[in-house]
Amino acid sequence: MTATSQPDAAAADDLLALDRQVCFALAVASRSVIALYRPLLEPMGITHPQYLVMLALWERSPLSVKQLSGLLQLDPGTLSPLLKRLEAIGYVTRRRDPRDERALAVELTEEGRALREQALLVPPAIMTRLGMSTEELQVLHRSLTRVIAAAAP
Amino acid sequence: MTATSQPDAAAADDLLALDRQVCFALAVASRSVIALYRPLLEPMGITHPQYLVMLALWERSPLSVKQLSGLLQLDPGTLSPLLKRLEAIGYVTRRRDPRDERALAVELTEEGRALREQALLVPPAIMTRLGMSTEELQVLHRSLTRVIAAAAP
DNA sequence: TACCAATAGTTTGCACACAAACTGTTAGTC
DNA sequence: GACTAACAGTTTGTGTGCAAACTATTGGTA
Repeated sequence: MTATSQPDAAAADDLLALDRQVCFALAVASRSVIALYRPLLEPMGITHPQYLVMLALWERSPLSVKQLSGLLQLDPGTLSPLLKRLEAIGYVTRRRDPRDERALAVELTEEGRALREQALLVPPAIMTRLGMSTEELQVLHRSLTRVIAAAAP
Repeated sequence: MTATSQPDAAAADDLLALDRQVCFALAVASRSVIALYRPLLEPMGITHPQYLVMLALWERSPLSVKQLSGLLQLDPGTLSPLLKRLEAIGYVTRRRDPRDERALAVELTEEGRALREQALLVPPAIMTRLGMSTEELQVLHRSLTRVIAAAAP
């Protein structure tokens, strides 16, 4: 019964503890930061995932559900009702693409476009609230990018 | 109209783009890594948040909902039904604390305790799957810890 | 002792997140 | 041109995640 084939009790504890620290920290950090956005997005009437969709559309509109799904790494089944809510609020329109009736063209409305002005205030507010340097955030971003790449199917 | 009081259009684009990168990367990384756990936890019949509860209980049992809520940074409203599911599966028991009938004593069952053996295989499997060095993960963990502290109320 | 604010969990309502089944639409292929 | 596999979205069911309202218990305090 060697150490490699059968770790002792202390090593096993470490294993489960470290595991909990890394993946757990990822989950907590994600929820914590999203929580910071909540009060800032609430006056705009949108949630964080909806905000991400708007960010994508502010860069390019229209986009199909498939394109959004790829950009945001979100399931079409998640996006479908989310986009209907954005449509109900009046920030986007949902129309079938005339050239391919399977595809949906999600497009900004005038109000959706105008919302960008308010959204510009969000990132600085988050930065201030976090009080972290750009360097620190870049280190974090690089680590996250590696994890995302490593976890990719 | 100075650069500090009114950023130009290009700077505004950068702002929304960088913002998307950091918080967005956090959300994607979290979901991606949790997705890696899914096939490993599925044979055990539990989800990732349930796995986190079990990790906490393997370290100490019994725990109250309030203690679990503090340890895992999860809302009692989230934990309540989650714990009922763990009880339904047979991994924990839920009893009122005789010394304080408000508190709930969540305790491992024999099966819950036994499950730890299977769980020991999970962290190495995740490490292998990610293929990242311990050093890289420690860098990430330090960044995440800082973010969590910075985002704390 | 009777009252009352604080505390611990639960419940409800809404919004993701994801898997699996389903509905149309398109593009090959014969 | 009819058939079929691939594709794009939608729907359904389960499980978080969180805010707000609710229930039960406890511990002061008048």
